Amino acid sequence: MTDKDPTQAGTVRLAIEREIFNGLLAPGDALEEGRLAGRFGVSRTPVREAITQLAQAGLVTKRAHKRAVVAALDPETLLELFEALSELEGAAAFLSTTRMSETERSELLAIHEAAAKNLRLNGDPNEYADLGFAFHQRIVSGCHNKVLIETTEWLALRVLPYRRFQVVAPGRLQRNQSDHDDIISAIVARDAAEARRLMQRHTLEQGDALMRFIVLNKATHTDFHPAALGKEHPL
Amino acid sequence: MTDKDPTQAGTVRLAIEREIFNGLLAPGDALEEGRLAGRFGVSRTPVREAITQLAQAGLVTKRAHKRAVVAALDPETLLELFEALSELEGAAAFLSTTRMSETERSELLAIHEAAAKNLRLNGDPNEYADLGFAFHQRIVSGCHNKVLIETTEWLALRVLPYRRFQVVAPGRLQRNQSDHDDIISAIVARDAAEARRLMQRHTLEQGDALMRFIVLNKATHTDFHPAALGKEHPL
DNA sequence: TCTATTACAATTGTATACACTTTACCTTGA
DNA sequence: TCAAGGTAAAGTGTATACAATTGTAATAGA
Repeated sequence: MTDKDPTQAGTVRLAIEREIFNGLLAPGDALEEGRLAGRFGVSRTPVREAITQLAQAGLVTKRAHKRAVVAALDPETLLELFEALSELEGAAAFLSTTRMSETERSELLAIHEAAAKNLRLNGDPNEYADLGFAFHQRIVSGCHNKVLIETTEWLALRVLPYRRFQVVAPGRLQRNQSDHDDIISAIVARDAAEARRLMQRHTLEQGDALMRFIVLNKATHTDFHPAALGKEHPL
Repeated sequence: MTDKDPTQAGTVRLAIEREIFNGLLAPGDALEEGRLAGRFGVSRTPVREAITQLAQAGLVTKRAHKRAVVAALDPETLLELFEALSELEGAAAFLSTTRMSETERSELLAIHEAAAKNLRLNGDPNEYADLGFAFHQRIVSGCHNKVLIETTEWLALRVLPYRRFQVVAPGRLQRNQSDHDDIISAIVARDAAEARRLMQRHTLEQGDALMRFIVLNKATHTDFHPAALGKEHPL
């Protein structure tokens, strides 16, 4: 995510990415090349290149002769995203169970315990969210498969603009933590299949929670299709 | 893959993509903007945009101020690609088992039987390859999850430039067909878990076969790292 | 002969200019 | 008042020109 890029196009790309994640650019907002060029003090050319990259990454949508806009996910796509993500994170957990090094495993445990402590002491929710993010990321990176890691992060990236909607629904954090507890147990017990099952279910539930919240709060940026809720998942 | 694109950049992108898949542009070949611009009769601008897109798609690699080259996959990455792909196709098979419509299922069966017939009558190997490709694609698209479908195809795309190396190793086709037989059986029996297991193993084996072939034929474009073979997979 | 340095050519990155498409607003007619 | 059409403004797509960087080859020194 944070790689060196001497070129202006890369710099602009990172800047736009940041603004999307910060919420400064919300889903549905238009990215107008000229304005951005002026704002960043460069010509349209590198801005255009940055937008092309972001479009290919799925963070913005771009059609010919139309203004590029920050990708707005409708609930159905959001569900699909989490379904796919749950499969990938499940697979990563499966592989990580047997492939993580000792230091990786202990780092994961440290993160998990820090989160537990934060929860016990009613710490900063933002810090807890960061720890939760780190938890997922460590499990993913532990599979030692760069392609799988990249693909997973690629999907996770597209959800990021919506993370700021995530709020502490009552009991949600405790549930999250106990899920993590179980996943850790499976990993420590070297039960790869169980780790996969738990991780997948966990990510799927996270998606459900996020989606439910967005829908209930009348998501300002997206239209709501009731049909999206009807799709069954055989779990 | 074949979408409308009124813009020249899109046209050029498709053209380059084709040349990569045809082998006209082999992995490792340099994509020089000026030459391509001349060849396609456009300016460098759309060519550059096309290359940016292809780079983001993973088909070419591009570093600042260096010439873009068709992505050359080292054996380790190739293994990782198939490992990730096997997870995604397995997940798709799992979902497709319960989600495919009747017509989709019968189409899949038709494709499978056409392949069987081709094999019995010693038909055109290219046609068999196409049918095999269609088989996979139908199973993937049957999951009715656009994100999962796109992601799977995105990974499959990166392997395509190497498909032309695939040769009829003795008994390979029969093995392939019997794998497909088993997968079909699981789907017809609505055994989603089994369909996933078989599909995943099948794709993983395909990758192994392809990699073994490339390595044995002294893959001209890539360096060979023995370490890549040592990574264990818990199946 | 080999290595290092330096100048030059080739290629990429960026800026600017222009053509084409879309959007928005305003006018006109019913 | 509203709808339809047209015209101007805005924005994207492409070409070209130039700057900056990299690759290359020739030359000088050992």
